[in-house]
Amino acid sequence: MTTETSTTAPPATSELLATVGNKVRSMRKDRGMTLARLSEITGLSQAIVSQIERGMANPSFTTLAQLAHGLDIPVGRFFIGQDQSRSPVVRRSARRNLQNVTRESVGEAIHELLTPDRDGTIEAQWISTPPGHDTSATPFTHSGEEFCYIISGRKDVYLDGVCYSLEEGDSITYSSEIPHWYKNSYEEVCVAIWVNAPHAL
Amino acid sequence: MTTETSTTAPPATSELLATVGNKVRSMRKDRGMTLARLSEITGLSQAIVSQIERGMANPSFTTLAQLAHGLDIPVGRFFIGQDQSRSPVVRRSARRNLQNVTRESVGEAIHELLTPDRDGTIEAQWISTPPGHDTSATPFTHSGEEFCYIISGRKDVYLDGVCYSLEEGDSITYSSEIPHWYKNSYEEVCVAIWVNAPHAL
DNA sequence: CTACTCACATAACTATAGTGAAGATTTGAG
DNA sequence: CTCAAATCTTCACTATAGTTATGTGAGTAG
Repeated sequence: MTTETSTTAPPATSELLATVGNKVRSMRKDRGMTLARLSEITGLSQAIVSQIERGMANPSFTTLAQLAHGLDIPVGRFFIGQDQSRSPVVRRSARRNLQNVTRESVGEAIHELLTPDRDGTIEAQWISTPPGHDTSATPFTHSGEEFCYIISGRKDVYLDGVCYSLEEGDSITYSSEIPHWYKNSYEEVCVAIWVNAPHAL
Repeated sequence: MTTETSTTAPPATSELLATVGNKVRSMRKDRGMTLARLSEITGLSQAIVSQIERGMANPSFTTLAQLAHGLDIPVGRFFIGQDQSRSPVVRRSARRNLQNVTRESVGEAIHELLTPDRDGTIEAQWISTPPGHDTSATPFTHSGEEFCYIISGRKDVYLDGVCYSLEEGDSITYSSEIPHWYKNSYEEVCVAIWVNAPHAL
């Protein structure tokens, strides 16, 4: 086989269409609207609304936006409860680069997200730090708990000013509320895994 | 004019398409993917992905689902930041009925949502309570702060067992953490506005 | 029972989303 | 600079989303 396979099976589209349709219909009924009324305020035809509600049409982006508008809900509401099936794995080839997200002081370091892009849950990064790299100018302080494991190279992690020199295979765990920064004061690139668990709501 | 107007202007679809396209492209780039790779794992053609990214096509529901799958994000991610423009008003004719959401002890009472269907923010309900209606069997206790205003009729609100008899025009405010219930021990239907402000995250 | 209304479904048509292949652009090595 | 490989866009076609108009079936009045 020549093609690399996808991370998981593709979504079963027909079922998705049915569930979205059911949502539209129940929301419309909740609001005491008829097909005619909803089509009037959305600018869509009764026919297509009826078909969508019964899972017999595949609404376009703009149609979804118009329906959401008519029902006064965020468009994303149509999609809740159907992404739990998303893969827990992030392939190396599909890691998200966080370069633009992180602070400028991070400089040449490469940050890649290791956790699926969910909101509010645990988050892991793959971090490659070049020799001399130093984040002491902008110590991090936020909520949650952190863990770091060194894959290769060495790195000095500072918690509240106290230095912990880590080598390959070492790890460190601490509260994110402690001001923390790190520095690669060695000759080789340091590659580490960094995990942050934000506190639950 | 014969038709009742919509609550707000319909969304400007062309702009939405552009913003969604930009999101797809930046997410793909973040992951270091080419059009060919994304089309491969989504099962879509390069052509349509290119067109969508440039805002020149109106992707269908299933196409959006496939793209989200390929990027390993929830589909709703495509829509964040574009629903702030939603109307703050909920027309009487478009109120959402919460009947099925509330507890069975609520019985014949009618609950209708008065706030736009956002998550996690303040929420208001219109509540119609028939004579004799009583929720004391299942007192409510949750987080946040509550406020209730009586539009017509009378109602007895109990906070931690203490009775407050409210009449038309009266209002009451309390912490939702206090176990609370209410009873319409009068002859007429009571109509009230109830507001709950969940504590911010 | 018949005529009328309201809510929804179906049918025939047309506009466009999506495909596959070929063309244009960019990138990088020598 | 030139050539080649990789990446992206354009083109001609087909499958289908969405429209207008008509049909069905349940209720209600006369």
